[in-house]
Amino acid sequence: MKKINIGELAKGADVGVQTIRYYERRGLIPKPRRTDSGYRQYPPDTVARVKFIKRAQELGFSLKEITELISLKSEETTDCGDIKSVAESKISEIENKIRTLREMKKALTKVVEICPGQGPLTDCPILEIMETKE
Amino acid sequence: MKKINIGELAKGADVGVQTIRYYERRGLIPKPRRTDSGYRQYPPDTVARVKFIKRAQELGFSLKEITELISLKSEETTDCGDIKSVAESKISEIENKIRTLREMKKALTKVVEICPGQGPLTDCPILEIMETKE
DNA sequence: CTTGACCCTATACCTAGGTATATAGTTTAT
DNA sequence: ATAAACTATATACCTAGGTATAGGGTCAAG
Repeated sequence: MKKINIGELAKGADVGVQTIRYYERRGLIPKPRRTDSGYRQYPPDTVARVKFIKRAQELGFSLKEITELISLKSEETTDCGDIKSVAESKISEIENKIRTLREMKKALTKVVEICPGQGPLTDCPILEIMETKE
Repeated sequence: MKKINIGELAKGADVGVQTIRYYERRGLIPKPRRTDSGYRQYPPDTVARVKFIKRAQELGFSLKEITELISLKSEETTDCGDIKSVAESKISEIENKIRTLREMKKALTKVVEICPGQGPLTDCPILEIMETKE
């Protein structure tokens, strides 16, 4: 049960030292004990906590949402289904984003196909679509 | 050729008055003439310019990129192909975002399918995947 | 001639997720 | 014993795209 310093925590979780302090301020990791001189002393499993945060970010969760996820995790009354529904609504959020991006892509692809790729701008279809609200 | 005030411009393009002034600061719309009392006086086609900006945003362009697009538009030497290649690189940017989102969705979908949707958290597969760096 | 709806500038604030900088104390190795 | 490497706090800065607020002038109608 040897404690680790903030630098070791940061290195272990592959983030910056500042990021750890930032997470602490945001309430994503608990405030650790301090040495007499004020150094933060973390139990080694805090590395896993920080990695959890990074992983959840990769899955599309914001820090705010991760905070909720963490408090759900530690509530006695939380059921597996509660977590599942959080994940499900995140999935549909992601689907919405994908839809929006696909529409953008479609609109752009359409004009790129029409564009001769050469010649004066006067009848550039790309600039035209941007000047025309559908 | 009657000029319009900032309020009419904003209303015509469906944005806030503050946004117009912000676009002016950013160089997205030219600085208009002023009345003796200092009111901005826009030629009515500025509405189209602001709508162009909004439309380009909807297509995924940032204000910075729109600034470039606008200066391309007004350069004599710009060829239709220049605009086309801007659009093409935006398309591949969008494709990258879609890919990333699809990966997130896939990872989430996988665990949601495994999740019993009920029961204690101890073996919740969703929390598990977040605790495990793949 | 005053009231309300405009307009002006300058500055600060907001979300999101950090990063950088200044200043100072602590630990570790040589 | 001193220098390197670490830690502490507080504060400011960054991108992106605005929005809000304070403290004023201006214009048209009644």
